Amino acid sequence: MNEQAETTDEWIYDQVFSAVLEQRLIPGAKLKESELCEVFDVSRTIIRRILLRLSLDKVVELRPNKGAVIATPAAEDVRQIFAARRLLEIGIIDDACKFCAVADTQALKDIVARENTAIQTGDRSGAIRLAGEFHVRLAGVARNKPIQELLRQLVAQSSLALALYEAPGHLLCVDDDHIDIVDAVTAGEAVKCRDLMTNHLAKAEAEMKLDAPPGNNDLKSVFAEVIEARATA
Amino acid sequence: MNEQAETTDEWIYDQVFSAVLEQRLIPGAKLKESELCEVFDVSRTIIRRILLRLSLDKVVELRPNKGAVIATPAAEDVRQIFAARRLLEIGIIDDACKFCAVADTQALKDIVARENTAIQTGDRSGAIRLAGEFHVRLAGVARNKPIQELLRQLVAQSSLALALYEAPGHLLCVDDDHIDIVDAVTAGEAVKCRDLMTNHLAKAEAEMKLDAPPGNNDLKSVFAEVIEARATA
DNA sequence: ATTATAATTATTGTTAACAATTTATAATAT
DNA sequence: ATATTATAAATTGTTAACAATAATTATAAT
Repeated sequence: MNEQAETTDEWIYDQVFSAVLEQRLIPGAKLKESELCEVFDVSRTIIRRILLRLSLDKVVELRPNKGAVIATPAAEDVRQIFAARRLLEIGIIDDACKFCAVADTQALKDIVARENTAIQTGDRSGAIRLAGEFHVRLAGVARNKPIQELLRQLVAQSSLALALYEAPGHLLCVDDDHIDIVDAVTAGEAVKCRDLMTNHLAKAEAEMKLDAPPGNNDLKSVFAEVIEARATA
Repeated sequence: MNEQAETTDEWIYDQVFSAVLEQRLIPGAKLKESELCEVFDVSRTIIRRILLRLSLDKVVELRPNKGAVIATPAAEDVRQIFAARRLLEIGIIDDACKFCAVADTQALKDIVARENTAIQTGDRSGAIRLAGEFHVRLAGVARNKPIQELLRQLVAQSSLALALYEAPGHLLCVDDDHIDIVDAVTAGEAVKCRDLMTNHLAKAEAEMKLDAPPGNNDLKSVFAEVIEARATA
């Protein structure tokens, strides 16, 4: 591929963005400017520029005078995120089937292969990131940059949503959804592919409980049950 | 409405963004930092932050060490912009019909009314801006922020596309497309509404000649025909 | 006269100091 | 002891000086 010399800005941005995708940075995590400066050995100007970009991606929240934190999407936000993903990811399938070249199929299969390796290795971070990468790369097959860019943001936001609302005790389970989708796209079977994607996204959203619980690392809600039990005893 | 005290940043951003929507700033226009500083009476930090935001909207191009200019979308970009708009604007219609409240209908009708006034007054800038506002506000009815935000960007980019590729001699013509769409959405007639929108967007894209001509304020292409005629004479 | 080169000016990019705000700590009073 | 206020430290926001790059003008050579 085009060994494009990445700028410092881009590299640092990618590092933080990847950390979000891999859930090494979870909602609510503080992003202190001075710390980021030390970690990446750059001035505050650079860091502030990157934090602004991440905030426009809705991956970081910029609280005036109070610093940046990893965003905590509300339940309603998550519903909209998934509704948007359905619209985009199902909507691009016709074009994806139309344009899918051998290089595309190869790239997608490579991602799925690495994803499965990660799952079998117990590399949760890698698995999450590669699953997201798959969806973004698939959108790339449809040759529409604005759509792909929005999906890139939505996938990152989905990682945050997962960290907040994923049903407890849910482990990484290998499934063939991604492989099946690659095959359908390669074969140009748009109808089948849309069905697969619809099911796949529904499954992902179903794994989350978007009802009452607002956050999970909030102490009040974490201990709410025990306190209540003790009070009524 | 919520008389939300707008920050300085937001205000300046809106001013530049509006100028693009109204084609008072056209593709290629230089945005010199020092000039913007004088105009808005703020420091360069503020201006640079706003230019970064506009560049992420793909409305401004940031050329390293060479300053910012209003973006010049290529023909292929414009195709993707319109493809994305079709996907989004048709895709949200079901939800728009589902959620459309009286306040929504009212807001939409108000925009259309002002748009027609602008057309009859010969206020081209206003007409273009309000047409765009209509599409963004309609997306708002579907209650999906990520989609609406992308559409906001795409509408601004469409203004640039129009400035570059609009068929010459094309004047503002009143048509009832927008009114019809409001009525269909209000009545909850999703199928009809999708047809109307499909036609409306097709019409808009058809008004542009996305073939050979790359730009229009490029001297070479401007004088290409006369030079050629003289050479063969 | 025209091109090439060098010096100058203007513009963008970065750094570091300063100001304003918030958070943490210490002192005081109830 | 607990709550409240005052003080100090830390953090964010802004400004202005400095450095690096690009554009312009002036000079010299063909």
